[in-house]
Amino acid sequence: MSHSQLGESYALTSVDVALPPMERFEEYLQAKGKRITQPRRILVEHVFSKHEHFDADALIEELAQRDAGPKRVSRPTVYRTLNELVEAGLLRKMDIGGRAVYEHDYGYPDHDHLYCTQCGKLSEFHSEELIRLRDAVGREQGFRVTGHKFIVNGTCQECQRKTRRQKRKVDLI
Amino acid sequence: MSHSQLGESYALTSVDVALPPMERFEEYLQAKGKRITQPRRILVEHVFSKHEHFDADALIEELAQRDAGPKRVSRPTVYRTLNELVEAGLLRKMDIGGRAVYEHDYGYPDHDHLYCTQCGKLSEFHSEELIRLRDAVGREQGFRVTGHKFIVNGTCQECQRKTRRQKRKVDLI
DNA sequence: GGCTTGTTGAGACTCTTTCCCAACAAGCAA
DNA sequence: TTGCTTGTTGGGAAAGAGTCTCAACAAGCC
Ligand SMILES: [Zn+2]
Ligand SMILES: [Zn+2]
Ligand SMILES: [Zn+2]
Ligand SMILES: [Zn+2]
Repeated sequence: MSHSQLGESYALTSVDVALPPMERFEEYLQAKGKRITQPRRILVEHVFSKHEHFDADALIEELAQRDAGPKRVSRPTVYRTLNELVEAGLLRKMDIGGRAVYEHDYGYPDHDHLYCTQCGKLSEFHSEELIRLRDAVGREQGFRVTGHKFIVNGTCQECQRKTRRQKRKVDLI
Repeated sequence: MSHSQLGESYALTSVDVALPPMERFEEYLQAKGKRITQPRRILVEHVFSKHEHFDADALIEELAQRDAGPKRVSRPTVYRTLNELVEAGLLRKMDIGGRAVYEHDYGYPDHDHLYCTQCGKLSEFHSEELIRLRDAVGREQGFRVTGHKFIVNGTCQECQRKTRRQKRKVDLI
């Protein structure tokens, strides 16, 4: 009997981690012979101050507003550090409509996304059944699975309401 | 009892279509008040002459080699026509590593992909179970599902062999 | 404090895709 | 067929995302 038959829950369950993100990153930097610099600290603190999906541009923008002066982090450094954070396993990177979007990986539960094509909102869910299915396909094809990207496209509840309202208005005319 | 429990087959089953791709495209063009032009014909014939995953650049290259002279199709026209073919439902577009990849949609069975991160090869599979799962998640979250993108990352059989061979060599040293 | 070496920021550059526009050619009607 | 109207094409410029170059800078270490 599969989990989904029983009504698998798609809610996310939180994950406990031992170290704060910056300390975890410092471990990674040390292991790689890299340095713990001011820009890297600023960026990590900012990124992990809230759970969100964001892109490089938004981050550059936010950091610019936060510290306009000499403490600002440059565009190349933002891109470089984002890559390092992905490499270090602190961030997860995904492509949505040809644009790179990042989110927490370290300390945040595994999940996939529902993408509203009307408003661009991303919502999350987790499914063990999906993992099982993925691994079964890999096994059958002799493919060694290391991960996946799964994005469900459609219309979120809010946008559905909006659309219905629109439609009602039109019907009245 | 779920399909996957019984050992769902992930093979693709072919699809019969009434019209050749170009005629199907002509219907679309007509419906949109667009014209059936030489470049559009050349491009569609070429694209549907073989089943393959391809990107805009490869297509531009191939078309350039095929007709070097005045019959060549320009870069903007390739991009424009690819968009029209997606719009018309003849091609499907996906993003892999931040780059747009196209493949047949019209007359080709629905499927998802295994992506080998070593060699870049794409292999295909189909799973009804995945569709059911996707729709179940949507239902639970009040999300109207219109489609999805599912890419399984990993290492293909061939690259696994190569890696093992490498490893053996190293072990001998 | 001084030295070594990784890092940063400014700006140039790459790559993919789109835009602009004058020349061109489908489609249609005479 | 010819001529007209209007959508289409191709060259080149431009936009958007991300990377590279390199001189000035600052961690880390003595
Ligand atoms: Zn929405
Ligand atoms: Zn997420
Ligand atoms: Zn491979
Ligand atoms: Zn495919």
